[in-house]
Amino acid sequence: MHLTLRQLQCFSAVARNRSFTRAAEELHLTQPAVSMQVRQLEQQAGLPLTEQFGKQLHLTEAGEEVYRYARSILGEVEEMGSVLDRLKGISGGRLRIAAISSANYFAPRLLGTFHERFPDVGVSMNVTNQKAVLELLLDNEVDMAIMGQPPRDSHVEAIPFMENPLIIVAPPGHRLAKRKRIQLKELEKEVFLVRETGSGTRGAMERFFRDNKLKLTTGMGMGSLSSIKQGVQANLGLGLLPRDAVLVELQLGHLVELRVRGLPIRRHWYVVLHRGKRLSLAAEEFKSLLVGEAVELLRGQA
Amino acid sequence: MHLTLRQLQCFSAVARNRSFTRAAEELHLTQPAVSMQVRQLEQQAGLPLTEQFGKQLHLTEAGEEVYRYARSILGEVEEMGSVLDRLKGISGGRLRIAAISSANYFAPRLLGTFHERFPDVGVSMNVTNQKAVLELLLDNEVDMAIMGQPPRDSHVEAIPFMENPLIIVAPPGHRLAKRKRIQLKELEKEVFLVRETGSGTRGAMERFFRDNKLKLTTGMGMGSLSSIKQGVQANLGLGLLPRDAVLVELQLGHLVELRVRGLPIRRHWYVVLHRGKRLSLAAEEFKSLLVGEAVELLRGQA
DNA sequence: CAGATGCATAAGAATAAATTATCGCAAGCT
DNA sequence: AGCTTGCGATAATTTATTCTTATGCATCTG
Repeated sequence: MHLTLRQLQCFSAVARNRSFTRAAEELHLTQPAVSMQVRQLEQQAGLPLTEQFGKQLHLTEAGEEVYRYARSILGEVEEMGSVLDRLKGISGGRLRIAAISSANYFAPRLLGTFHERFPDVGVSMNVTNQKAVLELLLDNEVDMAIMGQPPRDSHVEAIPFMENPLIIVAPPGHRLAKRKRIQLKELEKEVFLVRETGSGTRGAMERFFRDNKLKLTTGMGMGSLSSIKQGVQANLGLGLLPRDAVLVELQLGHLVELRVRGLPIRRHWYVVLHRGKRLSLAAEEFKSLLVGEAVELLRGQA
Repeated sequence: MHLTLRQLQCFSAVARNRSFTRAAEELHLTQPAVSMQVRQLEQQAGLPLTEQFGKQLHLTEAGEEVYRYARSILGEVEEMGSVLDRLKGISGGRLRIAAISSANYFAPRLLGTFHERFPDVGVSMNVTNQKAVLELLLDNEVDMAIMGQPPRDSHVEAIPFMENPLIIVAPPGHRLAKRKRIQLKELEKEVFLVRETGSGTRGAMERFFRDNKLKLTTGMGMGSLSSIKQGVQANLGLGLLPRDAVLVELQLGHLVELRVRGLPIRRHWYVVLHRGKRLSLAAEEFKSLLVGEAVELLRGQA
């Protein structure tokens, strides 16, 4: 196939103007150029497309068909152009985020403000565990990820944008609840409720105990942060949790934060990018919302 | 805009194969050629369309859009190709005929056989008067015309294909009805019913009387052939009509043909073409049906 | 770390597309 | 008629585009 858009364009102009010369003017070309294009199109088609009686130019039956298709095709080309133009702005873009589950405690609010600012951007957020989030990112099914613990993968670039302090919580009646300056050693006597292996908070917890040469006693593994909260309130043990995740419970007095020396564990939330990926304008905008304003925005709302 | 179909083609292959190299194989091109086309398309679009992480090639959001349009556009191109292919055969073509009204007595039967042979060809027949038929032909709104009297117009080519004898008919009880060898002179005493001026049969009639130096007495002008037949049967006068138009009435004995010396007037039916028009296959086929078989076909049926 | 794979880049050859200049034909004019 | 004009076809040349070959650079694989 050696059909070209220019052939269709020229023929379309000729058909519309019923004249090669005027078509050429319209296209800012010379008349022979148009003639050549149309002739090539006729060769392509294998049929004459125009016929002339004296000065009057008519389309043959085949010409009418080709004209119909030419208009339709050129119309689609134009439509594509305007779709691309919209994509060049943020408007109408798409933002696909993956977040680790504990981000659920603040990410929706940030997406909310983003949506207020750019209502035309279609936002989707996929909340799962660490491993799945990373896969989504590497498979390019997501523009960026929000994680509490950046992987060491060299394909990936992590930018911290907010603190993510881990604290130890206890039920209000716990023997350490009212104590100040609890020593780390005292924690060895306690049982901790933990997430399943592979969770970010669990990893941070183990590292913390290891680094401080403490022995960690873990209770049952819990499926989610909220089940740990429930467990702590039910006196099954202590929990090491992101402070953001238990803000409400602390304010209501359902849980208390233990004032252990060396705590809270300083961690951060990271926005994680697939290195080399060119962000859409929408994604770029959301990234700077995270990096530049997340702290402020959440303080204002919480 | 300088978008080309080849760009879309290459990009489409790349998107489908998720690989430049394999796309190049599919298109029987070298890999750099494909890369160049895609890069040009990207420049056109003003946005990156693909992105790679290591070996994995993905489409950007804009790329997905362009891919969608590319498939649609290329699909239309293919569809156009097959429509043209059909037009190259007779099948699916179009046949537009204009005929002078008296052709109504045989033309429908010929179109009928044509339709039997080429059921896929859309046939339209426009029956009007001489002048309108010629206009339709010259305005190229019709592939060919059937007329009883070819115009002298040099833009037009007329081919006789069938005899069109004009006869004089009378009611069965007419004083000349049983006579043999009626002399022309005797017709001067008769009144003739005629069509409006401009009609082919009327023109032929006047010429015939003039050529034979006869005085013609005309009765009222009638709107159509059938009204003349009615008038003759009602004893309002004689009629000079194509024999084909009164075959039925002659057989039923409602009218009789006068056996005047020098009659019938020998005329022909002509298929008239716009000189220089390239006939479609369908039109060509119908023309040879007329020129080659019309007489035979009509004898068989009548 | 070597080999293989896959895309990018650069320079040259082959094609295609414009332009200018000119011809030919049919209409319209006087 | 014969002249002029408008419109498209054609030819030769210049200019752009589109390929190819050859090579480089990065990433994945064994």
